[in-house]
Amino acid sequence: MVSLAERPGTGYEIGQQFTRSIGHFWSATHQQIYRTLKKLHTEGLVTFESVPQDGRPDKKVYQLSDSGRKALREWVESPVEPYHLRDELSVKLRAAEHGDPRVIIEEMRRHREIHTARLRLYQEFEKDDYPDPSVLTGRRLNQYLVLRGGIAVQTAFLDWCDEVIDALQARLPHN
Amino acid sequence: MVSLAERPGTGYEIGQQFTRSIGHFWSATHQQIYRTLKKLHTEGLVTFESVPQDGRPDKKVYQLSDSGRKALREWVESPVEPYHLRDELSVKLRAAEHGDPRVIIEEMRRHREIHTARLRLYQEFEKDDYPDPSVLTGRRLNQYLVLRGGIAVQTAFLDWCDEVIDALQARLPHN
DNA sequence: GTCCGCATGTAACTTGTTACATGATTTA
DNA sequence: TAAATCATGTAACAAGTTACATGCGGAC
Repeated sequence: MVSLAERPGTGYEIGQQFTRSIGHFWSATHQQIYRTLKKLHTEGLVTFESVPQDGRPDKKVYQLSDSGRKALREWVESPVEPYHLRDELSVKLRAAEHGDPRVIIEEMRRHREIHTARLRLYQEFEKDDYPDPSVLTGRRLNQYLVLRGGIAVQTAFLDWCDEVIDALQARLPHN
Repeated sequence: MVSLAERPGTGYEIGQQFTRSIGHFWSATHQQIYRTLKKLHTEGLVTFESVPQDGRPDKKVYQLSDSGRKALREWVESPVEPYHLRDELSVKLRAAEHGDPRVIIEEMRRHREIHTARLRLYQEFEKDDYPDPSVLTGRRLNQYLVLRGGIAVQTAFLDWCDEVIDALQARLPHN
């Protein structure tokens, strides 16, 4: 599963991270996080300290153990399954002959808008957080490169939406 | 789930389709297919005829029922969750500081090669099967557009791999 | 007085993967 | 004689989603 107990934190804080930056490339619900943390704990890869709080239930501040750090390094250096696209929109497009073309075009437009918004967001991150990429090293460089990947994919998707909309539109009868 | 019982066929034949064309955008194992077919059957969306064969077990030739065709049209016209990237390689890159940079670069190169090969394959499909896209309509057009999406994403991924390899390489010490 | 943020969890369900099992025919 | 192709399935597991549950403090 996941391993962003790189810096100590609570399950909730990890969830925050997912909804922010890294969540654009890998998401998880809080239930998944808590389950995973529990599992990692039984495997001895993380330790935690219960921090009592006024009123609220205890916080569990998790931290990587030595064996956890070792496991993380091994995971990072191990090969990954090459990325495999799994896009429902493509499947629908393929089956589009069974539906109203105008509805499909409308749906493609909707996706186009969503990907445009995401792309804009990523480009703002890029401009604000990494004004000069040539000086980046280490963690910051890696974060930047991941963001660049997001920009590349969103751009490709957006261009594809345009191509599809144009092609379908051109085949509409009265127009 | 899936709905490519568009034309009648056996579970096995559907599996073949997945390993060929559409499998590049949505894959399923044969177990999943059989389970789904069984479910669709209990829901009355498909019917089948058992065709006895010499030696081999019976073939089950599935076909969409009227309500299945209706459900398919509804599915095609219903909105989809916008595509969400889920790429483990990006997560690893983000955590790359915990591993040997040369191992990471090697892994990126491996992915680069895989995506290059896929892109070449798709481009061959494009050249051989759709020499003149401007005349396409209906099902063939949709198939072509899906293929174009695959090309777009593979190209983007490939370019990203190059960018990452270059950036990481430039930061290696002795070199 | 109701919603939002912090903080954690259980339970049930759906989806997807892996392993195992059968058994004939054709190809190398 | 070993493998690949055709053709179907059961069982167990892993991963991911959705619903439900608790409970305080602060903002509106």
